[in-house]
Amino acid sequence: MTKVVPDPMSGEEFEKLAIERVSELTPNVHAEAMSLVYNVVRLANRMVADIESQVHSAAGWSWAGFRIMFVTLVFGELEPRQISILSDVSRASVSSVLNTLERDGLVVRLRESEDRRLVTVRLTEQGEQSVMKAFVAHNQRERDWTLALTQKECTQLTTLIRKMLQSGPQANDQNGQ
Amino acid sequence: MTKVVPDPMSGEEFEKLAIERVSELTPNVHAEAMSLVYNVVRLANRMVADIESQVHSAAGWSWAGFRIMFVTLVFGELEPRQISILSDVSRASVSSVLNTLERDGLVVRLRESEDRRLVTVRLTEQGEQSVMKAFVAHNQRERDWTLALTQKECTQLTTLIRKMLQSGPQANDQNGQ
DNA sequence: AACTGATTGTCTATGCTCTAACGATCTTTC
DNA sequence: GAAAGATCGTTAGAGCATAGACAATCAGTT
Repeated sequence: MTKVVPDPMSGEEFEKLAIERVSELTPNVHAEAMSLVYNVVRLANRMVADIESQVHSAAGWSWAGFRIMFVTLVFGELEPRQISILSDVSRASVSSVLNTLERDGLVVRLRESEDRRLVTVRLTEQGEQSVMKAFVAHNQRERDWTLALTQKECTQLTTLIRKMLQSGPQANDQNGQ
Repeated sequence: MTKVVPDPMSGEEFEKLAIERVSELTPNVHAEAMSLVYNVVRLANRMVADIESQVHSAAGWSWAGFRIMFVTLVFGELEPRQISILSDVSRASVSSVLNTLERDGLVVRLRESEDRRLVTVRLTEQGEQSVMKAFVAHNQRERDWTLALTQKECTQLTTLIRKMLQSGPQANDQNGQ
């Protein structure tokens, strides 16, 4: 009665079935586009989940926390709005994550700029030590992921993804890329 | 005093700066791995945010809601645990999203299986109409994204990503892929 | 100086995500 | 049969994400 899902169903099997089924319901399905987006999102989710569980949550923080700590490490110190732009996240989210990081003593918020609206985010001593240590493990895990590919494939993949990022969605684009 | 971020700083500029800076602090940085993971995650975030804002939130729901509706459309009806496996999300998250979808009259939860632990999720009439309509717009937007690439590049990219998904992280892998 | 408009960081409300724990139910073992 | 173990869906609690509204501040015009 109930259609049973083959127990270990791979992503590719699901893709195939989905394209088949959807093609019955609606014409002109862009199968290649569907596969591409599906796989990009799936890979990103897997990578984030993997690195978060293997590296960051073990160290007591999150992917989001690390991302903010990392850009702050790179630039020395930053204002929240810059963090927001650099890590592609809303100002509200930055504010929220900073609450956690500040509570845990990893960053401090200062009001020392001429422009009194601005907040300066700076790593504490502990924060700097932690993020440097975490980066090593993080980067090691990133490398583990790339071992699936040859050096050449790795470069190719990065190049293609950069190309998509630069162009964005190409048609009917009403709010810029 | 404060290091100022060049206002429209591209992802690539940030990558370059980050690699430079991090290489001063720690040896043996895997720059290619860093770039790859960074760009994959960035692209996925952009795609999800774009499609969510252009298609799904306009229709009154979320990416997560659509994903569940879609797999249910493909299979006719499903149990939450199968949805969980197919969409790579925890059972708890599925349960949470189903609450929203059920509240909005898009799906129903039934207890009609022999195994009385199981719940059967089925689309309502309205749900089926909605998800089919949303799929067309969703898939159109997916195609807009692929226009940045040639047909050949698109296939290449999908193939490389599938390869990474199948292999997973290759070393020090303690909990399976 | 006063008005207008834009920007910054934060707060609220809502939703998705996870882990960990729970009762209910099935399965296996004794 | 009864006890032990596994599985299913849900809940609780925490964190991150968004949009939208807000006070404070700055910049420009008049």
